[in-house]
Amino acid sequence: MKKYEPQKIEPKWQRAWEKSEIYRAQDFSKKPKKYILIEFPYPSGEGLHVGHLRSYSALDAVARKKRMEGFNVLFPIGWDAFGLPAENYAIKTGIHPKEATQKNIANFKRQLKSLSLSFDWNREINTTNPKYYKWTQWIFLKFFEKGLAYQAEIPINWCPSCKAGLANEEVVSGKCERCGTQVEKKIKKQWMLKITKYADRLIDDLEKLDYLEKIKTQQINWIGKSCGTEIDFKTENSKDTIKVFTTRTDTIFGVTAVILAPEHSLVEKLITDDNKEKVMNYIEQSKKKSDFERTEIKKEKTGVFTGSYCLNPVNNEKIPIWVGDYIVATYGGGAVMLVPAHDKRDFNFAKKYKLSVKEVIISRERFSLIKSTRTVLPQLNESFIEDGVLIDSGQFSGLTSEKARREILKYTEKQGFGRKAIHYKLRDWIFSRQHYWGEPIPLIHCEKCGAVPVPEKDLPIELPYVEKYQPTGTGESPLAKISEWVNIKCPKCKGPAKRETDTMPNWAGSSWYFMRYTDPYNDKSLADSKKLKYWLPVDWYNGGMEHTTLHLLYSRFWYKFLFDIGIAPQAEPYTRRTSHGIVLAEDGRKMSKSFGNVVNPDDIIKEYGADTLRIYEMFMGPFGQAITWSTKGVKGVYRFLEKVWKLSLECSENEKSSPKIIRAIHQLNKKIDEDLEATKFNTIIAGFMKFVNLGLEDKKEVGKDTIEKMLILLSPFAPHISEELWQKLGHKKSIFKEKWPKYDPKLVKEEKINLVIQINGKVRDKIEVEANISEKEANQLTLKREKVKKWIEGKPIKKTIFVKGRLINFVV
RNA sequence: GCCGAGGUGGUGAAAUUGGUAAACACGAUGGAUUCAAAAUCCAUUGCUCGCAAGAGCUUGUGGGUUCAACUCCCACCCCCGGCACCA
Repeated sequence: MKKYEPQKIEPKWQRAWEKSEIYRAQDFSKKPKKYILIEFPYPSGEGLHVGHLRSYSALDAVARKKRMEGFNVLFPIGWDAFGLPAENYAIKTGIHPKEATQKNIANFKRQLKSLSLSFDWNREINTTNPKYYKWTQWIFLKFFEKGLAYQAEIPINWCPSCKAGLANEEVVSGKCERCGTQVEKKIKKQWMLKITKYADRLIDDLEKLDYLEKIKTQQINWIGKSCGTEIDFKTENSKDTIKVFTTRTDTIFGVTAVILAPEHSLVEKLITDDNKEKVMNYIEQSKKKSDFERTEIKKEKTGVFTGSYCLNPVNNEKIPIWVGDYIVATYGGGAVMLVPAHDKRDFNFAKKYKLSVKEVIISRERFSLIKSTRTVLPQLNESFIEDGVLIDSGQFSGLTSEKARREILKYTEKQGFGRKAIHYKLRDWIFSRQHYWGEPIPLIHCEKCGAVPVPEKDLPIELPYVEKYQPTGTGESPLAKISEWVNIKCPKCKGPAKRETDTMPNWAGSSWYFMRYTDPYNDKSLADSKKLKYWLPVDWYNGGMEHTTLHLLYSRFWYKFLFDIGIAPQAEPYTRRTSHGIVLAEDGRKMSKSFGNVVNPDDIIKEYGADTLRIYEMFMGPFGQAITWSTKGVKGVYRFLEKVWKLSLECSENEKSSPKIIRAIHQLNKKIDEDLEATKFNTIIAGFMKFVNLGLEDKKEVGKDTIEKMLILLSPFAPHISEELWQKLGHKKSIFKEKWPKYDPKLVKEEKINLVIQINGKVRDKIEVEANISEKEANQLTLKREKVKKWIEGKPIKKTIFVKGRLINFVV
């Protein structure tokens, strides 16, 4: 018998499968469709990472199984190839990003093919192909047409190292997500996408979706919806009113100051002459600070009195107006009311600046105590932030916080100084980048007509080939230097005009790529509407947690917009979203070139074969969890495949399988069906190992029929070895043309079981019995046993608990 | 601080959702094979006591519910991920 040599059999089958096109998805097939999607990779110079393969191997097994179950499966792949790394690489080496990208794609493709991932390569897409980004630009024009793409002069997050503006989502703890450099503020005219218009729907529609719970909550928190009240505080000496946003209307009688952000439009007017120098100084100081410094939580809150007062509309109390740089200008109008007694920060602020503390909410317990004993409240030494009962709040005293919030809102509405207000943490998406390697934004600036969209017939606006793609650092894109490209006639008035030179962020192309897979060669529309309707939504999308508030949120937003303009067939793109944990290096750190701890899949394939790598990726641990790579673990999987090889060939002559083996294979069949849906890939592999070990215990019991069934079950996970053994067993057709077996629920059940005998809940004995033994029989059988007698020892049995097929427990 | 997910052998982990804790794998120890090594095969492997039969203990800690708790309830501790002066 020949040894298992994956290096010999794998390339052979890869060629054969490529020719037979068994992975092709059929448009409009009568079979039910399944759209299975993995996040398409960025083709980096480092090549495929074992981390990529965790998601790919698992979802490939899903796709293969679904095909065998009779589904018309779409499992596509493409390249998310625009972005900074290619550009940085180009700057370093002088190789044009286009060439570098092409080279990287070729390498990725070779690597993916060496793993036999069952992608439909006929639908391969590339975001940097003008035929593709024509439609990315087209979608942008639609956003513009509907008023959802607009230009704004705003302070943006500027990464001085990447020399680019970043979206809020790309800033992590004040640093650039990509390079870790401290982000600065820069005022620039930027293109924005109005994602905030979709904030509510992005939250509400999550309810209907099968996303991992943590993904949903992360998105909800990111959007950060908060419902409250906006209340007008009239200033004492002018007609101006300050609009304050609060979620705690119930504390309004406890307001002892109003604090404005330094950027608030009324600040300058409110400063009185004697305070001018102090306040202006303060504002100067805070302007110098970065956003991150200003919002650092540990920092002590500072502020300064403007000298002016406003009036609390509920009781006309005179309230001092302060300026504090911890107030976020862009949220809730940049003004807050200070309620020291019921907010931790406010309490500390009041103490520091000797502002009064007015208690207006107390706990229910204290409320009833005070009512009965009429004790005076002691001075507060910390804020009481919970809900409670209102005191000293005029007509609202005695109400609970919850009720008071409703009543006071009603009252303010009636009086005309308050209204319901909803605020979000989510900001509009900063959509321009001052870089070369991205989709040009298809707009033309005309002095007379303003921003004019490029006519649809002129799309795509191709990225011009330039020699110098270095970012300028002036905040202008390198494209700005190509005057023959920039200077153009206005499409509207034919006067002189200039092209927009900013490009789109790398998140643009990936925001709709899964739609293009349904019709990748269409040049009339982004995809044929019938094809979109047939294939979408994606049935199962797996990807990394790191994209939850980036790509996943962005693409849901784009899809909703495309749905609203009648292109996407429904309001949500992905029915189900799961997520895999990252693969850490053997030393427990992140795999990184600089640590020198990166595992290259090519090396693993060379030594153990693709099947081993694929199975190891699934076996290494729970799918959703971060996991450390272990080369020893890879060896263990290789041993398992050797056992599969041995068992299959040694048993291929046996006529019949024993009932024990038949039961085991049906149990395995069931386990795969159930665990695959639950993304428990690790226990599926363990199930296979258990089965093979059982078979090897007594090879005579394992018949050819069972071996064949095992190979079919194994084929989605380890395609090469399964196909090779299948053919060795005498089959001419591919194993992937076989139907997925159905297990018999009757056969899954064990006939004999180990009945556990407990006395007072402790296991004292076990006995092998028929699985369907009755309580009476069990009672008789077990009480006879020596061990049981010993433990009972004449004590009266108070109670007997019998769990059918499991245990009997005597309470004495 | 808030939100989320966790804490089980030497290691990665499993546990039919309240019913034999530690499946499967790695590693380790001993043995077989070999001139030798690798590979392979067999045995042992949660901890403690014991020559053994056996007994006791064990799922972060402390309580509780139950005939029975890794699983349910309460309190606390510790790691990981996300958000974070958001009013």
